[in-house]
Amino acid sequence: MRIATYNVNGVNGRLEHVLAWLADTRPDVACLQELKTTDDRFPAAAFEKAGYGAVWHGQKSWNGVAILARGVTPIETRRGLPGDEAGAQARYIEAAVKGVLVGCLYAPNGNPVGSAKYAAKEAWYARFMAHADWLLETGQPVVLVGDYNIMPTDLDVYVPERWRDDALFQPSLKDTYAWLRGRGWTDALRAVFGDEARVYTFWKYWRNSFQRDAGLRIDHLLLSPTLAPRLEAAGVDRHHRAKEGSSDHGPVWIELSR
DNA sequence: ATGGCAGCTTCGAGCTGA
Repeated sequence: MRIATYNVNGVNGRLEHVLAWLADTRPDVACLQELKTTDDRFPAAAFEKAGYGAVWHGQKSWNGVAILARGVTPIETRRGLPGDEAGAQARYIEAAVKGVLVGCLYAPNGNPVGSAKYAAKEAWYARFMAHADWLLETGQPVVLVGDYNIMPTDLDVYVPERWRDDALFQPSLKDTYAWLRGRGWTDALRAVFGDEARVYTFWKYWRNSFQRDAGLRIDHLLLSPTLAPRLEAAGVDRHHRAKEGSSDHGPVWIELSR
């Protein structure tokens, strides 16, 4: 069973890219972020035609998250995090799919550090941590998948020194990520690739970042203790990031037994 | 320190992203 995450940077603007990726890699579950569309403009019919049912949580202009499932429609269990204010940005959707509870997230960027946006990012993560803990208590097999907007360690940044002041690389956020791991969540890519390999999921559009492999690892898949033993493989679909006109993120995937 | 690129938006310069 393959579960993938892909920050598409505009689901309508890049629909052909997303459909080509689905046809090429055939994930059982695909979590999408940065839809940049309202609910009524989400291309559900195109995904249906490609063999995927979907649940989605859109928003005008920015943000937006969706969960696709091959051959079935995910059973939505929640949209938004507990404690979100009314009218909050569309950054979380959760659904039961093929025996796994899938949380699809798009964490706030938070730049610049010290701004109201940064405070909102930390507040969002406080709600996310509480919900992640609640999910662990249920004992269900859960995967929390998406664009965390955190580089967890220096290994996850091509030149760490240049990112010290960035909102994606603040000690408190790295602590948050480490805290999640300490609570029992497994970082799937690190579990597969080890603690020395450089694995990136995002490359800026400019300065030939992708060609130089000047990347960041900010898209993550965290597995609950009940799910982690099923982890068999993981990877990044770099050949789709390499395509002309692609998102600045690459699709990231894991393979689970059964 | 800055800028580089790209998508979105009551059509076009400004916001946001990372």
